[in-house]
Amino acid sequence: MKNTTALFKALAHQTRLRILCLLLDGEVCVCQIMAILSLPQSTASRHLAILKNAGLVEDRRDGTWAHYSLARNCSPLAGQLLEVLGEHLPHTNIGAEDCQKLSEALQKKDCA
Amino acid sequence: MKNTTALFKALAHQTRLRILCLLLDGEVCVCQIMAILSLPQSTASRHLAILKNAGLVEDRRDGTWAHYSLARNCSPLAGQLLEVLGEHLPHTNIGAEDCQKLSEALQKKDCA
DNA sequence: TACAATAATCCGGTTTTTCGGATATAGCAA
DNA sequence: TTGCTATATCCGAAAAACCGGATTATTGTA
Repeated sequence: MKNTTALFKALAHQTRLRILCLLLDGEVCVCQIMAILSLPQSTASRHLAILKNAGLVEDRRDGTWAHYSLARNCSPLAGQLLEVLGEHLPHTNIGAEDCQKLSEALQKKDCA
Repeated sequence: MKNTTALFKALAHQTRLRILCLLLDGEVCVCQIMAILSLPQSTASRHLAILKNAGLVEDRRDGTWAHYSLARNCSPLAGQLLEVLGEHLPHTNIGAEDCQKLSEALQKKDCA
């Protein structure tokens, strides 16, 4: 039950839901998250750490860059919640807008 | 997205998850929730108000008593989350223990 | 009407969470 | 080595959430 509560705490913040929405289509680097959500670097990093600590996302290091993606081997509950969010977040106004921005940024290849 | 965040905030507290677990088998009155979770009256009432405000539960008045149950006409997202929680909460230690206490209390018919 | 019982709301104080600038760490390049 | 970049962590302050006793509101009953 404690783990369950921790999981929902991690999801109980708009910024973190927006980050998860960005990760639905694949891994994204921190610099893109900062740019799209207009977050200070420390804030972006902290929210990502909270999601990672909850077992919702994982990171991959590539030199000085850090790429985040949805956790592949997450708990069954986390997996179900991510699935539900995957159906829902892209249909919200902010979620769709963020994903659109990410799509544009990927075409420009600002940060590969 | 704001509604989504509010929904997860409502779920991000152990007491409220325990209350939802108790409601999985049907409506429960406030006095039983107080007794089983050992909560002061104001605390129980406040958590129930948060769940109701999030659209997760609804109340039925019967004289001076208030009976709470899972919301029948909740949003699609809330419905999915309740479904996931319905599979998960009863399998947790605390959840199972609480449900057991409720079952015993209902047999004694302390508070019909 | 007066009183008892149930539950919602109020109030203040405490705890938790969040924030962003500053600092620390690690990798890459000159 | 020196410097630059990307990211994580630290720190103090601000905001939000939580708590439970006290009060209020509503209903049922004598």
